[in-house]
Amino acid sequence: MNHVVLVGRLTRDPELRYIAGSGTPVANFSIAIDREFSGKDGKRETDFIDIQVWGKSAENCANYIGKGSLVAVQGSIRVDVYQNQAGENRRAFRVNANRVQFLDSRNKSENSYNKGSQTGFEPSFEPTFEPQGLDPQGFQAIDDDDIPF
Amino acid sequence: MNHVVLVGRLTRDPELRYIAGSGTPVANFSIAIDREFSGKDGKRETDFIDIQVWGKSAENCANYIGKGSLVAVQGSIRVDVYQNQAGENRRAFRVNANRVQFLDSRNKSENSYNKGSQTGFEPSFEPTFEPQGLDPQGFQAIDDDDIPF
Amino acid sequence: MNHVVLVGRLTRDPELRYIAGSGTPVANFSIAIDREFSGKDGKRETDFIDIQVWGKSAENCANYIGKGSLVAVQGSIRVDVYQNQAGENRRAFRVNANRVQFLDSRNKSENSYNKGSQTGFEPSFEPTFEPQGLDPQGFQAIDDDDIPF
Amino acid sequence: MNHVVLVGRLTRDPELRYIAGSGTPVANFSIAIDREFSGKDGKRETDFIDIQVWGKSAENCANYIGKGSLVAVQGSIRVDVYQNQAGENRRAFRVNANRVQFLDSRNKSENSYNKGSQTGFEPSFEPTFEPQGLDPQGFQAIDDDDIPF
DNA sequence: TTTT
DNA sequence: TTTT
Repeated sequence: MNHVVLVGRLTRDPELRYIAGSGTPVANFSIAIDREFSGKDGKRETDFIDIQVWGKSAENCANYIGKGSLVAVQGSIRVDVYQNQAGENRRAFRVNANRVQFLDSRNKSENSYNKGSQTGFEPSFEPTFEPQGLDPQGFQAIDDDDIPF
Repeated sequence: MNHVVLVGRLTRDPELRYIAGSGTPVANFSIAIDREFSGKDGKRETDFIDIQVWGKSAENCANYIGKGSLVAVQGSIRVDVYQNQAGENRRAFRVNANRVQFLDSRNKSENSYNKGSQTGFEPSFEPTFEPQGLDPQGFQAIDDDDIPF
Repeated sequence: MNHVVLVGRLTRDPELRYIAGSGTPVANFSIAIDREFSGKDGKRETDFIDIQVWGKSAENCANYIGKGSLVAVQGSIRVDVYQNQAGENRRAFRVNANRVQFLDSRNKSENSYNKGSQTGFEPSFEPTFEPQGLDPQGFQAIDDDDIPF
Repeated sequence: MNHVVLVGRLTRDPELRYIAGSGTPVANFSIAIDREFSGKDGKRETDFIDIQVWGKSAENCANYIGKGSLVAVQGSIRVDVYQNQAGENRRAFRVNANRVQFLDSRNKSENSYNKGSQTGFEPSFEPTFEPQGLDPQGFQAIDDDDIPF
């Protein structure tokens, strides 16, 4: 039994890629969750938790949510062990999501509205969604290049 | 909302220490949770998750459970950021337990039976429970000395 | 271990009352949660779950959320046994909330905007909350005065 | 989002039946969960929660656990509305289990001491283990005949 | 109808 | 560093 439920906001747009052989979609993002009870000093404390989603749900995340979106995530904790370039053992701690529920009306295009644009001209689709990692044939370099999964 | 429920077995005896100023008890241990669905190859995969407990519950863990004990843990994910000696940012990923439920009849003394004894002489209580880190006055070196919390 | 996390919308405004002797605040409301996978026929299925909150959190619910608000609830299942007027054993099934997180920007006053409207004019939003089977008249409202806790 | 994790003991042996048309297995049982904090009077309080499992997991429950077994249940709350013979609206509150993890070494045969006995001698206890509802062909009358699901 |  |  390994069950997790989180409610928080994306700290960045989901990154979608496709597994080399199988073409399975995977999306990675992080969510910020403010702790209910903060430190003595009273300043807010926040946990930033990495999320990984698979399959159709990964594509939905890439299409419909972005930085700032509020989501509920249900999944399990995964701790993967790997070696970095220096040959040292490292652990990657992630929540493997079975389900990501969108709690925001604003969708990704709204979130990213005007982002990086000074032109005043906005296409009706989100340009940052250009298929940077969508080639199911090619292998796509992983953002956190220490981590081979 | 940051909620976790885990059921797994301790990979080692809990380590109990007391916070320097306050004397608050803290126990650390890890649990092993076999993934429900393993890899293609069919070999079992396991997540090893670090747990932290506070207060009376920490002392109960130190007293009543040990390596191999089956527990249910309810808590929340904590990701603490710190700098190691090299001044690099590192993250410590942990489950902060609100509750640890003991699901095993066998308690710590049974688990640790004969551990650390070559003498053939066994006292009727478990000697490894001598207060190795129990001094509320003194500061106790943290096991993972990279991590200042 | 008895843990529940729900995300859904209030079907009515919270009802706040105060326990006779102690003056402890208690709020009751229900939330609607659409099932992820519906029936064969494809029509949406919804679970209506009674929630009970205590203390300061009860007053916050009464003040800040209302019919239609989206909330995340963390708590535990409670099944209370009681006798109705006919002296028959009945069970009251409820989620006892430790925490209610407000996920909506709209607060109670906005939600209740039209509440008590006598104009006959009703805006077209929030129609899905019309009592389709939950008719407070016809349906048996066990919770409050039937139940002595 | 509708997530539940429970750890408790069966109050009776699972009842297995098969859905009329499809032959899908369903098992029903109840678990007892002691509340962590009891009433003022200090007497223990317990919630008895109905569980429903489907498919292969239902058969596993029927085969491997019984009254008294300790289990962890992961699932969701279901509230079904139906009419009893008197035509009154009633609600059936259940946890629909996605997973039932067996936490007891003792399995059903141990619980049911005499199951599989070839001796011809049968003591009078535990008779309910006879496969009353195991016929996948025939329709099995639902135990709680008020409830049509 | 209730479990250890 | 890993548990049954």
